[in-house]
Amino acid sequence: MVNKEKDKSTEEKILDAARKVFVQKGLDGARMQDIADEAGINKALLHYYFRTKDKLFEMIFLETVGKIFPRFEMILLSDMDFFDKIRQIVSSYIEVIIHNPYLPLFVLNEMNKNPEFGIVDFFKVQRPVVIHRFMEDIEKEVSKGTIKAVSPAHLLVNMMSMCIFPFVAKPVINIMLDLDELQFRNMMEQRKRVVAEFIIESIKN
Amino acid sequence: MVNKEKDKSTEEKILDAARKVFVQKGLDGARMQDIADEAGINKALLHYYFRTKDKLFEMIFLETVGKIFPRFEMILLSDMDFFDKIRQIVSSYIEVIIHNPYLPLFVLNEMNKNPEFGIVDFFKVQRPVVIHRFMEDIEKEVSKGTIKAVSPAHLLVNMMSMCIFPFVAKPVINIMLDLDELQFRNMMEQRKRVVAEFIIESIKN
DNA sequence: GTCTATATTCAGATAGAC
DNA sequence: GTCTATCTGAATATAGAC
Repeated sequence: MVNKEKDKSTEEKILDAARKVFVQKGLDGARMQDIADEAGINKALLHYYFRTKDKLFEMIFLETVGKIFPRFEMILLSDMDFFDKIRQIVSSYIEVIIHNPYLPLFVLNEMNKNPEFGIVDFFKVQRPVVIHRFMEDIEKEVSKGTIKAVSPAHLLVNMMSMCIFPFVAKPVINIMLDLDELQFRNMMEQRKRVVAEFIIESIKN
Repeated sequence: MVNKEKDKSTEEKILDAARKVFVQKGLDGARMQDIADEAGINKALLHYYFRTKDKLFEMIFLETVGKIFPRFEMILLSDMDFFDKIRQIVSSYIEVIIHNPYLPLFVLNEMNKNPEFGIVDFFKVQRPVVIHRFMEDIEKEVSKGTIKAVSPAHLLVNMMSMCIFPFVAKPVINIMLDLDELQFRNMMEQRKRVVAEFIIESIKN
């Protein structure tokens, strides 16, 4: 019906606004008024659609976490050549974050400060599959002699670190290296290649 | 005089408490009441010593930033063998963070959310010296043929990423790899060696 | 310098008209 | 469903006694 579409439209406006504000300011920093302004409505309507601030936040938070990780896992689970897999995952992961630069800090922050928001469950479902597959890959390559006997856990952490951290530390990096916005962006584009080759150089036999 | 020491004692109690609370909860999340409780005094006294919450926060924040970076720079500026320098800096940097695990997220957070708090000036003084020296080192090694022609900027970012990020992402890592507190701690101890060798393997000729 | 009590401000949440 | 107006609670900040 007509009402249905209007409903969805308003709800969507709220979700869009909440996403933007929460991701920038976090749970504590965000104001319901900010979200209402951003959505072009008033506070009362926010509470009409989502009873409390926490409820609204949890919706955005889970959606956000769900957006980041599946792509990571999809590539890890594919069956392409191991080095290409590394190139793919690094490149596409950095690409995602380039277009959502505030997401990582947002997720890390809220996972540290609000461990209760049910993310734990979210991870525990898919985790074992991915990690297991990644370890299998590495063992296969080791026995083929294409790579050294590296620790899968450390390799995974190194990869994640080099992809994600620069965005989290953007202000520090820009000051230390004296970069402006465009130069930072260019550096991140370079990293799609640089990081992958850095890893491959380190582990290849 | 006796008064002087009493003053200093109370002020120090406040600073200790503020450090603890701010580092755990950030500027927004921290409550003056929390700090007062932690210090064993009442709110009014906080405002007597430091007029506002922001003033108190800025004090802690600058102190914190100042605590993290000098060690980084001291080693970079020393004149030991390049590979040993990498081993030293990785190891001692991870060591610092092991004993102050909340500092990185705190600093990164507040630099992203409150760029005004005068850190910019803090960095701009020392930055050029360190970066310049680090680039010199790399060029020297490249011309000696001991390492490949790598980008100093990317190398520096990679090093920082692999040292710092795991602590920021601790909840994620613990879930993904199914670690408990002790296992995480052990993994970080391992990383003092692992990360340095990972880097050296990648860049050595 | 340190406290208790209070003022002020602000954000989340609700009531009720339309 | 959407708005205006209002309540309630919490947190920063101040006044004033000791």
